[in-house]
Amino acid sequence: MNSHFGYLLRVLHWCTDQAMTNALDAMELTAAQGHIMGYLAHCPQPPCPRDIEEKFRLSHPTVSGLLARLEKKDFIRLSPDEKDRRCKRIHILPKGRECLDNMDRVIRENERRLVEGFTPEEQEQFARLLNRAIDNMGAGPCRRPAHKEET
Amino acid sequence: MNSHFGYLLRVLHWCTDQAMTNALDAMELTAAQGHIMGYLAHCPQPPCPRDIEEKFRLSHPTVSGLLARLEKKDFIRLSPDEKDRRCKRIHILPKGRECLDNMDRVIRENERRLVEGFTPEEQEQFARLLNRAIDNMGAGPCRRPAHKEET
DNA sequence: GAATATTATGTAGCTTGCTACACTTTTATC
DNA sequence: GATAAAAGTGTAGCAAGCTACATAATATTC
Repeated sequence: MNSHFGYLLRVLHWCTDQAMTNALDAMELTAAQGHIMGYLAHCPQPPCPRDIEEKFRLSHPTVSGLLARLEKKDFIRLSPDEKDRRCKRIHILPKGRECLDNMDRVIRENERRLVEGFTPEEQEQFARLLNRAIDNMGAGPCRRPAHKEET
Repeated sequence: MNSHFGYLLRVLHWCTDQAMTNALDAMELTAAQGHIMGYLAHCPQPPCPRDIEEKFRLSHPTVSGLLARLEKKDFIRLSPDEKDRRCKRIHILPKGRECLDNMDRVIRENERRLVEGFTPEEQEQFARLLNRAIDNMGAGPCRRPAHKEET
């Protein structure tokens, strides 16, 4: 019995996503939007869309769409960077800031529930195995080829 | 460090999906379509869409869409069941059958790669932890409340 | 057997993911 | 300084996931 990890991951990812969706429903956020808000909350400086792409390994059109919907709902505001007018800075608006504590609570609660009944050692082992599996499967859409030539 | 399993799962699921997408590209299949073809191959009888919903915990409109695209590409054919005309039976067409060996190979290769470097014990542990996490998070869209009353 | 409930599927409309292509602004090169 | 390359976004169009509502066929109940 060793050939169904893809299946288990599919199902588990789906479960966690659903749980987040349900928990965030009350504050008009989807799971994906919630994860982004959580990330924004912990950024010292207003990041730009490119940072989100890297953090979550999403393509830039995906990030565009998510941010556009968050902006439309007044959770954030995008404004061009002064120094580099290619970049946009993502600012949290009051409505966004209001929900952050709640967000964090929801995320923590879901993390707790996921590994409920796991010993601390099992939790560490789980994280280790997940990280090794991620390394095995290699990177993502992550462009950023910027390796100079290596003949 | 114990609060990022949702994130790890998101990324890992994404990685496995990408790997499948790339590997299946040559045979005009997406990852989701490939998983369905793999399932069909191992069904003793032609299943109906409902069975796919349960197996992969997908909603029925999602399955509808997947099957419609597979049918349009002549991998499968849907025909109404004789006995119960609500149900449709999913038959594999020659074009679909051709790619099955290849499909299985691709899926096995990806499973192998995912747990590359894992000892057999680690593989078992990984599967056990994933299953426990799934149990913790509870079921899916899975309707099927059809438990009679249990007062 | 007629009325009702259940089951399997279809359709509309949304979010989230992708690739491919285009545009603008910097940066690097000559 | 002009030209070319690189970087950050935008847009179009598709796949795949969802919910909510509708429809057709079967099962149940009276």
